[in-house]
Amino acid sequence: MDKLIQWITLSSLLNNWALKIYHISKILDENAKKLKSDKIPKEFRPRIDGPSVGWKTFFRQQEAFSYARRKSSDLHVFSYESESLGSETGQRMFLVASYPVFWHYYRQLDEQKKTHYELIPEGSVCKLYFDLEFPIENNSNCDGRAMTDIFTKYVTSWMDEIFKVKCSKEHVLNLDASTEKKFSRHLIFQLKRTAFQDNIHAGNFVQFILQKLKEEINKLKQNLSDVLDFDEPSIISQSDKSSDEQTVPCDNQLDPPRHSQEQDKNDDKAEIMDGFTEEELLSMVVRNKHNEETLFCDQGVYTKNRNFRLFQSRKFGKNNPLVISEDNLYIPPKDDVMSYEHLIFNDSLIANIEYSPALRILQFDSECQFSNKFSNGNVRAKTSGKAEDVVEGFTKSPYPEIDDFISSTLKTVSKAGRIRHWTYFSQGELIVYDIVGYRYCHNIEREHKSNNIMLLADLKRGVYYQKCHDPDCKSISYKSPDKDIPKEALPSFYFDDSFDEFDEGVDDMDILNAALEVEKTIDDKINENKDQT
DNA sequence: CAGCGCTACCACACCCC
DNA sequence: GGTGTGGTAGCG
Repeated sequence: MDKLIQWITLSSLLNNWALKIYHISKILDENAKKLKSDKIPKEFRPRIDGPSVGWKTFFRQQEAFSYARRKSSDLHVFSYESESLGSETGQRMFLVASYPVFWHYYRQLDEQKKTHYELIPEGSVCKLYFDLEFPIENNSNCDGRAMTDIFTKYVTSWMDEIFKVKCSKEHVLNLDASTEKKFSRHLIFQLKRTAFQDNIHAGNFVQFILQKLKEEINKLKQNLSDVLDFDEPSIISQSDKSSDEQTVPCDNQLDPPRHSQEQDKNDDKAEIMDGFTEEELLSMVVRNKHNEETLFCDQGVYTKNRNFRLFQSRKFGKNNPLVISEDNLYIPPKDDVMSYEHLIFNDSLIANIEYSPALRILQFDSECQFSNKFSNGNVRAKTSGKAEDVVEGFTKSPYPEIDDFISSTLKTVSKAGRIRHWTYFSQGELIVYDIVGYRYCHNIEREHKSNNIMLLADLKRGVYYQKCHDPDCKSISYKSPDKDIPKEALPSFYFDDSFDEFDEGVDDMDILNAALEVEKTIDDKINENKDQT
């Protein structure tokens, strides 16, 4: 028996091998065509247990993602700016490859051709990262390097405070893309077995700690001198309007009303701020290119599917490649096969998280209408783990046939939606699908403009129906009429039916409550994005 | 044939004083 | 003038 298994394994490996050889010759052909007279890149030598060798380009991001999803889980989407005839700016293209294959070809490109970006996928776990920048012209007295150190210390203080994650400058890969005109750095935190749930959560954390910093700085400025012009727009001013009742009001001249929770938070803040001198805190304020005061940490890099420039890449037509900063202290663990540059490249990838059963997933929900349900105001620091009978994920659910059927209902002539996330309640045999790219709502009989819909598959009754995240539909708990799920997609089609009676005792309210819980969770996520408006 | 996901800003409608 | 909405230029 063992031998048989060995034989099967071996023969499938050989099959794989043959396929890969075929792919390589195709890739070489394509590359030869593409490069014309240019040098032919060295081929990527696959190993039997090696990564996917594919390398495929697309005009559209969605096509790249669906190719990557379809083919293999070790494929990732990158983007780059390629020269296009008579255009100042490069044509944006998307490219799918595994990390090793990407690096193998990327490293061989001419310096000027490295204009590549990592796509930080929506919903994927990721590292904590920062984009720090200011125009030198308007900030001649600023010492960017010292500011970066202070900022790093500020972030690590909050990481300890909120998540009890201890880290320091030695854990931060520090990349530099500065020019004479502009100070520009990327910080990428290298935390062992720790990642943020996705870059939206990371962004919420950043938004929170920067808000605290702005409040402190505004307070300092007032104490320092009331002589300074009051008309100066306060750097606090961009806080969101939707959470006025929850957060400190924008008006920094008034003490906010304090509940006990708020008091706690302010105490946390005080302890953190005590670790810094006034000069240090104020040093993180710069003037932007319009000469307005702002923090030197860019808050705009935490959006869905964000493009983040790669190690050694430059902006199209510019001469500012991202290199290791002179004062970087992060050293990757030694490796016998990979070069130092390869190790840095791997560590510089925001979404390159090594999977581990002990991976700690950090979450930070933005302040919104549901913030009260968290014990510590809005802060939730927890490790992954859900109730036993709830399973969720981003790729295939335990019922791929249902997934496929649901997906098939999301197509119109002009567009095709997809499942972004599913949550399965084993007890209720209910799957909640979170849909993107298709927003048709039965209640209003057209698509919603900005709110996504969800589809719920009730496996016990063999039907599915639609609900949505729109506040109006939600307020009436709108639920579309049931529609049948085809028998061949249902699990009972594969097993013997007639064990339905078993679960007769399950309370429908439980299922309903569970589903509502999921809707809430999803809404939190949606509100995180909305709140920033 | 060919980027994406925002936000700040504007114009406009409607309402209320 | 205050407030909500819908469209869009332009930024990262």
